Amino acid sequence: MFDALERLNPSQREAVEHVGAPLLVVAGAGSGKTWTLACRVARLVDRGVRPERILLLTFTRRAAREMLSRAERLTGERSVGRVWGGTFHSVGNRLLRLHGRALGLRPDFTVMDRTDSADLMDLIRGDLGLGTTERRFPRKDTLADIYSRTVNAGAKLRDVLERDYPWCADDLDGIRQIFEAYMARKREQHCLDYDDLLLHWHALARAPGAGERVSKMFDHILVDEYQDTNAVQADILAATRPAGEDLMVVGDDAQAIYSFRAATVRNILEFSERFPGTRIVRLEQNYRSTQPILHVSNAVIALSPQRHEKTLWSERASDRRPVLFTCLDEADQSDAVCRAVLEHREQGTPLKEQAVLFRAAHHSDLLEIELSRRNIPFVKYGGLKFMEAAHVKDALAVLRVLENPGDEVSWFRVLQLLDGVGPATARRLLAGLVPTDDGGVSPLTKLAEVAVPAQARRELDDLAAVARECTDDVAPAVQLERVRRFLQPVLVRRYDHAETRLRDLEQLEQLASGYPTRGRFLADLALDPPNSTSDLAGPPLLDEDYLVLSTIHSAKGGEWDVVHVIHAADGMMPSDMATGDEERIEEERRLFYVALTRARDALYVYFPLRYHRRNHAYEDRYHHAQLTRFLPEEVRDLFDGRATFEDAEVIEEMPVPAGSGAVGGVDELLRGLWAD
DNA sequence: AATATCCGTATTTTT
DNA sequence: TACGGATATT
Repeated sequence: MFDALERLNPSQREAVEHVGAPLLVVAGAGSGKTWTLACRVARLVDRGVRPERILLLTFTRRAAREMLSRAERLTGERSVGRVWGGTFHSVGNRLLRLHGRALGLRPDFTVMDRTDSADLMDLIRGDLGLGTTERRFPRKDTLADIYSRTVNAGAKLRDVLERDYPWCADDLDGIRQIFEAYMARKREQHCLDYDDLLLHWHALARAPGAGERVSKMFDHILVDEYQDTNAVQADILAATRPAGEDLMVVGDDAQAIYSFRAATVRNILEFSERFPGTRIVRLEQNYRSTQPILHVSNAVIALSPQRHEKTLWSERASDRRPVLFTCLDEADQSDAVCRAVLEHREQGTPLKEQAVLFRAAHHSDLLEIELSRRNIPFVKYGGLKFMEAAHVKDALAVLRVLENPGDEVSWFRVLQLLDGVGPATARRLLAGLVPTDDGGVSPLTKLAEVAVPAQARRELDDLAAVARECTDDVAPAVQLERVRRFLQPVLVRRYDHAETRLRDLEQLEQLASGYPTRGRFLADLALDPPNSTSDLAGPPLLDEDYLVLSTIHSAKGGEWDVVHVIHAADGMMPSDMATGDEERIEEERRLFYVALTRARDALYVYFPLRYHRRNHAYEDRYHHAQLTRFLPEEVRDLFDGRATFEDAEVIEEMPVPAGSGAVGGVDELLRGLWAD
């Protein structure tokens, strides 16, 4: 512990030792923020603060685990594991199960994920008869987006529609109706969506009596990645610690990349106004990257019109400049990445210490094929569609109906698994099954009497058997195994690749085997879904060396010796979904900045000159790409330029600039020969 | 009237 | 590839 404190720089030490007044730590990328937080937790425990009275709010559960295990190593105390650590959502979940009764919540409420919310809205839209006419009405995903944004920003629906969804503004009344019904149904069915976890936590914190009890549970509150919190999250903190005493937040406005989730950088900018007497500490020394990498990163963020008054510096000199790699096309880019990765491995950097980063999950598709072809193992973070897959949702829907028979969305899904039952029949059955209050007979026992098309009878009886066998005392993994047997014929009938899908369900059983109860398993799965291919693969893979592939969003907080940023082309980075709006472009710029600052020793940025158009498969059409606008000439000069091809090839491939008869500068060359 | 099936299209980022 | 919309089939 002493050693660790000695090694901190003065600002870090201040952040670790400070107690009392609210503390805002503005921590640049790579400035030892995670380490500082871990030291602070360790120091608090060292001083005699009981671990279970420390609340550590992080952006992912992984981040919390990481910090706590570091703190544990510092103090040598296993008790550090008792710290309340996790995301706002997971902590909200735990607190509400303990104290939610004060708000009229049952402790066994169901947590709905994003798609569940959208599905419930869709169900309601059908019931209300909205969107059935020719007039187009926002789709379920749009409805869920609008709802979430409105709630998280604490804004008026009318304003949100006008500003962010102008094409839906005409449907204000219908949307309002759906939202009203959505709230009521969730309440009846004991379901909470992601936003509810925050809203109810906020309500709990403000409730007379219960609010004080919750507030008194914690002596110290530490919040990481504060730039990516939203208005409700800031309100929760303010309600729990009105004067901000022993409240510490850490963040970096230059790394704010979650405004699409209604996060607002105002939280960090206005922290000291909200909590008078705030002590501000800045961490600007970067311990991660070499100076040439920082030159590039600083230059990129300096072009932002918003002021990020911070310049990172490092003592790590190096003569290895970042490399800007120009490639012919995507295939060429994949090839270049593979070669660079293997080259670094030859020189002693294991695959695990290298990462490939990209804007959108599918940007790595081609590379993944190439990596498999060359037998280079990799793990991909972000964009995992496992929970989205129809068969996984089917299996979970069955479990959820067992857990909470009032769960309408899950019933709707389960009933449609039966042969000959579509949306209409399912809707009709729903009316008879779902209890409006807790008075009646459990719908599970009614299953046997329900009238269904003849061909559905067998499967329905089997479902009733599942319900009888999967009592609460049966382990979740065993229940899942029973559900898989029920689903087997269903999957074969309904989907292609039933084999693969059934194997996915076996993976799900693996996941479930770590949980004591079905409820815990389901809530955890909704709050902390498997995020990488390694979360699903068994332990053997973890021993091996593997390359890391990650979306930039999922790479937040990570660092690697060698970082490869691919698709540095306009349209990919910034995404063309984000162009047109200044604010969103700036967020893309910060995203690019986050990617660059992940690198310790070597940084490669790849730019394919042209992209093949996938839509027209009949023709080998391609279009020429532009280098990302975030690398104008003055920034490019800080890179070493490299290309995967000889100049002559490019001259052949490149289109002749419009209006110019000269080719490849030959005229200039010749003229130079006979000019004096 | 309800379900099955086909076709076209659009596909960011995540608690 | 998965979803939504429209048409075909039971």
